[in-house]
Amino acid sequence: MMVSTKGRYALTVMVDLARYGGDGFVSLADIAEREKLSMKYLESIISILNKGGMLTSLRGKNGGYKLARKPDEYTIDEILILTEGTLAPVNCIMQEGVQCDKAATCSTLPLWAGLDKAIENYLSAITLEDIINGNRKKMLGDYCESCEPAE
Amino acid sequence: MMVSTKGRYALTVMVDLARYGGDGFVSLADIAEREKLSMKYLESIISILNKGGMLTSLRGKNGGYKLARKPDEYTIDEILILTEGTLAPVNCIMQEGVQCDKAATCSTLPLWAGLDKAIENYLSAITLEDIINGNRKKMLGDYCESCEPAE
DNA sequence: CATATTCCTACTAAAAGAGTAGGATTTGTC
DNA sequence: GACAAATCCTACTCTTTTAGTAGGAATATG
Repeated sequence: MMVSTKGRYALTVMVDLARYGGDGFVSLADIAEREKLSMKYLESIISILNKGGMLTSLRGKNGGYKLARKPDEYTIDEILILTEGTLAPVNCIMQEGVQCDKAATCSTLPLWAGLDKAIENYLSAITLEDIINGNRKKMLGDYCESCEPAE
Repeated sequence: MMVSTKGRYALTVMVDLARYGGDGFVSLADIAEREKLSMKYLESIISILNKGGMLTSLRGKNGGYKLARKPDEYTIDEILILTEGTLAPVNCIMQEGVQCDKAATCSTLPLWAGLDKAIENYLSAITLEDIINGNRKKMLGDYCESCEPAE
């Protein structure tokens, strides 16, 4: 599994904020209630988002969180990388510089690199805005049964 | 991480057999030696490949394994699905029929479905033959620095 | 019949995943 | 200034997955 609940819930939180947030601060209790997720668990997840600069927060009464930018300025890619640490499909390509000692002769490495790029390519093309708009064409492409054929 | 050592080593074994196998049977000891992997661990992995119909095996002296088909008749997709169980990037779309109870209203589901398709799309287009031929253009596409520009 | 091989079951240690628990701190309101 | 509502922070726990290891049974070949 490439994306755990951490990344998935993080995205859910971001979508919730994009949809219900507006200008004001939204409390975590409200988000947890709406999304039917454990508030305690979300707490640790939203903290990553907050520290990573994705949100602004306000403590105390009437406090909460809101998006730091506009929904179309967040790619799914960056949200997931922040929360999951990496989206690499295999250990071989986890960090830029670090390489397996067989890398130079490994015949399967180009495959993993290509897969990594395919994933990154897909996820960096989609924004939060696309999700709240339900842009199925962009998300599902040729596989979208309710979308127009591509001609 | 989507692909564990199990899937990665399985692919390595398949590539090794494609490259060094030919018509005869290759012993696991030879493969482990060549690929510098634990023979005991490979044993459990190759057993999955064998039971899944990817290989034919022969017990006893001079026994071993060989590919059941020609290298260009294996997609990477099927090798990994067999060994990993699934390649789904999230739990939400693990099995065809089984769905999360929020599926009907989940706004992020199309994203996960699209990502799943992007992965499947990539991995089902590449064969074992492509790997042994080092077909970088197919594996790395636009990201391949040593490939010709696409024009 | 010895040897090289696959085949099979069981076990283990470490890491990751999915939360829970409890309280400290901050801020707005009465 | 007390209270309540919120974020913030540390630590703990249980379960599952990952990455193997160990030991031996079954089976071909020379």
